[in-house]
Amino acid sequence: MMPPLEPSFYRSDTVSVARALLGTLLCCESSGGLAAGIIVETEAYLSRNDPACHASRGRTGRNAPMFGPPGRAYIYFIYGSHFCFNVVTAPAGVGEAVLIRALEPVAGLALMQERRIKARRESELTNGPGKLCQALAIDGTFNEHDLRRYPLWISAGRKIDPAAVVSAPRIGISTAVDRLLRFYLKDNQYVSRRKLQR
DNA sequence: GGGAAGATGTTCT
DNA sequence: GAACATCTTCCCT
Repeated sequence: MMPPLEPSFYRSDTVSVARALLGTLLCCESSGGLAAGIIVETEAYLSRNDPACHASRGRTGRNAPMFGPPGRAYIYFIYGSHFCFNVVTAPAGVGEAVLIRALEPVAGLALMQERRIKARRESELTNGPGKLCQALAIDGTFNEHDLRRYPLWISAGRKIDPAAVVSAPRIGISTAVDRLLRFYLKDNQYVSRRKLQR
């Protein structure tokens, strides 16, 4: 078993971290057992010149974890139904994070299917930010959780060829729509919104 | 297979 | 009261 990633991994610039997270392994263990997947899609949210970022207008009750130490979780509830899981990046106080948008399932697939009752195919278990939270049972109780620590952690996974990383506009936002801050593994079938790809 | 729209509740103005 | 880093269903082709 690989050791968890250290805070130094998350502390550097957020775009680099968003790329470097591709291929790493996100794990969550609960009473039901272990569920884990390789991260195949991320988005960077920046503190400067990025109005789509929750931290762009300063610190609020919700976004406070973004200003905390790197390597912790920032989790929020959206559209009345879903959680989104982010990793806090950059030095404490900056206010940046990386949204985890999709995983390739590698462990606990039966458990994921139980939780994702509406998934009709394996590729629908974790191909979206709300879906992967449901599949891994990630919710608001993990907000600010240290991602070095059981039961929710990230470790090194698969080696990724930088040429296989695609950058593209982010999904579901209404401002800064032209910035190429979404990153995903080319041709990976677990990436969300594949119909928007070439 | 794809576009449109509703569900749902928390946060911020 | 509006907006929202989404998911699902419904209906069309």
